[in-house]
Parts: sequence; structure tokens; C-alpha cells
Amino acid sequence: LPRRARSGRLDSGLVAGRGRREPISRRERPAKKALSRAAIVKAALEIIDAEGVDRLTMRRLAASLDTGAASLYVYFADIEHLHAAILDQLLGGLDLKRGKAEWDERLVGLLVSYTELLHAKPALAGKAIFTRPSGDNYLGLLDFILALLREGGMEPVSAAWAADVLLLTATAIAAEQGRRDERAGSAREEEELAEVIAAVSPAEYPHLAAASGALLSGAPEERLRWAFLAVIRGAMATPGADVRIP
Amino acid sequence: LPRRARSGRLDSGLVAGRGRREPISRRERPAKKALSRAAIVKAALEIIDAEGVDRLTMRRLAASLDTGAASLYVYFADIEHLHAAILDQLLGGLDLKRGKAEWDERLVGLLVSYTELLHAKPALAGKAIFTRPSGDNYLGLLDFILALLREGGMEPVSAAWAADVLLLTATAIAAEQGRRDERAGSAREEEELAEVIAAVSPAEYPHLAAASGALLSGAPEERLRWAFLAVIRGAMATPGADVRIP
DNA sequence: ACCTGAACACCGTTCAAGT
DNA sequence: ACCTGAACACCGTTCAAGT
Repeated sequence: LPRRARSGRLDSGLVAGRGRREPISRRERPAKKALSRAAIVKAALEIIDAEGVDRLTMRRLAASLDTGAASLYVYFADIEHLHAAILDQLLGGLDLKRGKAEWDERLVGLLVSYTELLHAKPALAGKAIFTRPSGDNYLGLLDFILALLREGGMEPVSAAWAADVLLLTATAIAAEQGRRDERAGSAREEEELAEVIAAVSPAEYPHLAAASGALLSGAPEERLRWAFLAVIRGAMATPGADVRIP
Repeated sequence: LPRRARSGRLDSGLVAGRGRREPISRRERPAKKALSRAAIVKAALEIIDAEGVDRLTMRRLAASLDTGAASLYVYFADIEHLHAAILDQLLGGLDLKRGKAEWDERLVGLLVSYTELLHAKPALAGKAIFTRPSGDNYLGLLDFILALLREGGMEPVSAAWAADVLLLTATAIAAEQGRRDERAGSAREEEELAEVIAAVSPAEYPHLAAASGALLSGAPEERLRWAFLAVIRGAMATPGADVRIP
């Protein structure tokens, strides 16, 4: 095992007696599995769950796989492709069953599930706005959303554009909401905008002052369902032709 | 001027004759202005315009102001607060005039302007999803949107939630679209998802295959206007009570 | 083809020390 | 109060060299 023997990490585990550092045992790092896209994504998800998305870096991920960061570039062109693959894997947990409720109620439920899935990983949601995944699970989700919209009788162009907007909205809300939760720990100035809105001057911003109660009202899930419902209803009432620029 | 004399950057300008490096002249760095929030934001905008948002870092920004990165922390708690201040400054360029068109047409136009403003700065738009600005210009924009929605007769809670969703949607679209444009230079695999969608298997994803033409159809501005119009119409038809969870 | 260590070219933030 | 250099604790990506 020449490579492992040369490893600095392993060496420090073997040089015993100094500072009681936990030895890197065979239990922790069993029979060094071969690298693969799937194995890398799995390890990435473990890091995210254990320490949060911010701690997921190429270097840290590589270390958890007992290799160097450079090795990951055999499987992913860059960190954005890695993020896309992780997100697609996550989407595999979505339940795309038929169900018996009305099509719009099922669609809202699905989008809420999607948002909640991303909610715990706000940083990942933020990345997803830039790099949408193009894996099987994302395609399956998109296909299912289109099916529901068509089931509801939505015009084809509206349905296509609505699916796009709905997914983007869900992703953006997950990114925003999730980050807000993360910050809650700091406690000193959680929700700066909310505070500013609550204290805004009626003379300077009359409509804002009048609406401040409404702006801060509603449980997160209510507002989430409202957003999806509004987009669906609006899309239903808006054929693509309404915005055609000649 | 003891500090400037000690500056490594300036020294390298003074040691003449080596490699023809452009001297840091008084024209370029005139009479070293005092730091202030406004001066820092101004310098940041100059960097963004000249080199793109990705090049805007605390260290680089500080260097352009002839100081060290640590000095900026007197004015901004962290880089996110800096981003929020930059975005708010940018929003000052928005035209909030009354106009004579119908309220919804004016609102769509305003949101398109907002998106275009951010479009050139996709990375900044991406940050704005996490940290919304809470400066005067953002408040003014929010106030104006609320005024238009109320002018259209929208129910107060719907109007408040719609303003929030519209701004988030515009920001997310700007982030997504802008990044796509940035990538166009690479030319090898522009729009991975689009390619995948165009070539999707009808057996596996029947609705997606059927909608692939519609999904890729439409000019960016058509789709943008459609998205805003759909949200506005949907919000009009969706009172907050429709999603109240008892 | 796959994997590696080392290097390259950077980051944001903190802090003791100065003015 | 404001400003600084230096340090701390990191990053993503490339590349020559190995197997």
C-alpha cells in the first residue's frame, strides 16, 4: 500500500502517543472504496448533513474520501457540476406518485415538498439558481409538473413557461428562507429587512407603512402555498400570446 | 504622508526603470479621499463595471482605495452588508415616475427594468436572494410596487405577498439569465439543460418531450413579461385566505 | 485512464498595534 | 474612532509525475 503509507493523514494517525488524537481506524475508513460519481455524491451528502453545505468544499470532500482534491476532477469538471449532481441525487427523494387530489392541489404539494427538500440546504439552493441540474431526477420532476399542468388543461406554452417559473420560484424561496433560518442563531439582528419594514416612516413610504403588517404576516408554509397557487392560476389565465412582441 | 510612503504599492511605482510598469500617477489616485460608506460603494461599482462582480473582493476593493482589507470592516460588518449596499445604490437608477399606462403595464415595465439592472450583475443578483437590501432605494421600490398593486385594487395581503414574490422572481431570473450569458463565451456546452431537454427520450419523459419546443421557445423578454404578468394576475385571483391553515 | 502532491493564485475575517 | 500589516484559516483549479 505505498500510497497510503505516504499519506500525511495516515502517518499522523500511526504516530501514537501524541495528544491522544483518535486513530484513523479500519472501521472509519473501510477498505478504501474506489472513486466514482456516485460514491463522491454520497460522501458529499454526508458532509452536508453532518456539517452544512458551507463546509462542503472540494478539498474537504476529497479528504473524506482519503484522496486529494485533484482526484475529484476526473469525475466532475468543476464544483458547479458537483453541486448539480448532488441536487439531482437529492431530488430522488421526491414522491412523484399519482395521488387522488385535484391536479393543482397535488402540484402545490409537490412544490412544497421540493422547497422543503432544498430548505435544509439553502446554499445548495442558491447554487441551483445558477446551475440547474440536468440529471434524471430533475427531468422526472419537470416531466411530472408538466403532466399535472396539462391535466389541468393549461395551454402548452403557458404550461412550459409555468413549470420553469415554478421551479425557479421554489428554488429561490428555499434559498432565501433557509438562509434566514441559519442566521437565527446570531439573534442580534435576525431579519434586518423585516425590522426596517416594521419601523418605516409613513410620511416617506406611505404604502409600505400601510402594508407592513401584511408584509410580515402569514406562516412560511401559507406564503409558500400562496406563491405557487398564484403562479398556477396566473399562468392558467395568461397564454404566451399575451406577451408576444411583434 | 507617512502611510503612503510606507505603501508597497506606491514604492513599486516609484522604483522606476524596471519592466516599464505604469506609474501610479496622481491622476489615477488623486489626493487619497477619505473612506466612507459612499466612497467604498462607489469604488465597488467601478470594479464591477470594469472587471465583473466575481472580481469584487474585500482585498481588491481595499487595494483600489489604497488601503488594507481590514479598513473596510469599519464601514461594513461583512461582505454581505457590502453587497446589500451596492445593490441599493444600483436601485437608485430606477425610474419610479408615475406614467400614464395602465397600472399593470407600468408594473411589468418597472420589474423588467429592475431585472435588466441586475442582469449585468448576475453574481450580485445571486447574493441579493440571500441578503435583500434594506436601504432607501429598495424601500422606495417596494413602496412603489405596493402603490401600483393597490391602484389595481388588489387585496392588501395579496398585494404585500405579491410584491415580495415579484421581487424575488425578478432577482432569481436576473441571476439565472445573467449567468447564462456570462457562460456563452465558453461555447462548448452552453445551456446543458436546454440540450438535454431538446434530446430527451419520449418513452421516458413523454410530457417533457412533447413540451420541449415550448420550453425552449420565446425571447427572454417575452418570458420575463409573461412571468410577471402571470404572478400579477394570479395574485389578483388569490386572496391570502385561500391558503390559510387553521 | 486514473490518481497524486505540490503549487498557483487567490479568499474573508480578526487582531494587536498604532494614530 | 479610525486605520493598518500581518496572520489565521482556509479556498478552486492546474499540472507534472507517477501507476
